[in-house]
Amino acid sequence: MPFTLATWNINSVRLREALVLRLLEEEAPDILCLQECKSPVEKIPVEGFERLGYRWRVAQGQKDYNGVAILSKRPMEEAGAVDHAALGHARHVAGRLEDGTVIHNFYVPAGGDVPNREMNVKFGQKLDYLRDMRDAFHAEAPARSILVGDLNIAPREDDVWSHKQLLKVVSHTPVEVAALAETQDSGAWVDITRQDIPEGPLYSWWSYRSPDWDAADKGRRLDHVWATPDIANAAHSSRVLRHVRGWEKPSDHAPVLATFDL
DNA sequence: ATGCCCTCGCACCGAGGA
Repeated sequence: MPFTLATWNINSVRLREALVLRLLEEEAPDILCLQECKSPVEKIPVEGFERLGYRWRVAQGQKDYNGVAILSKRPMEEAGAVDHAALGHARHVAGRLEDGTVIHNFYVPAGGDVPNREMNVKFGQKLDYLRDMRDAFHAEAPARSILVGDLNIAPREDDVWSHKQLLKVVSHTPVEVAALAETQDSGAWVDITRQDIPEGPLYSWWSYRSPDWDAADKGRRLDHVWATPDIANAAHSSRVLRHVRGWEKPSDHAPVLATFDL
């Protein structure tokens, strides 16, 4: 049975519960992966989600930062949660559907301001996190798997508003792009969004600091949908819901969707 | 770095986001 999956960095699931409900009502994805829930698991407001049919849920959380959750209309069991780079952060959770499809939901560290690990501990943590992701997929090749989330890297030149101006800006530096490529290669992950939308600028995040984000359009594609080669050809209809960035009191990220005929 | 916003908590600033 085909299913549609969405990934969205929500920037506080408690503050934006109403926006999550609106997305679930308007788009009705079968599965919604959230990042930056900024909530302990027990404080995630789940009643409304369950009322809309999202009866299954896996999540990892902590008090103030990070936090990831997967809401599903289909039966789903937890398939692990790893703390890459031993940061003690809730940045990953995985779920398994009844047909065996595994869904990884990741929130990769942002990496701070200075793209140099000698000068900026957070940048080193970001690279270490990607290294551990790479090693995990190298140790056990993923199959029938989907990986989504806020990977905090815009890899392609047309994934940012200005390649030249962002070369030294964390999220688009060559060292990060290379690290992400190694992680992607280690699992033979296919970039589903770019498989479906191969040409042209495509962004999923616009800074809160830009007064007119829509007109300025200084965005970056930080949010990704990947799949293993055995199911990549089942994916289609990828979309970035740019208009959601314009909702009242929005997240700074837009949802990214894909449909899988599995 | 284009501009200076948004969220959280032992809160009314500081840290983290990207």
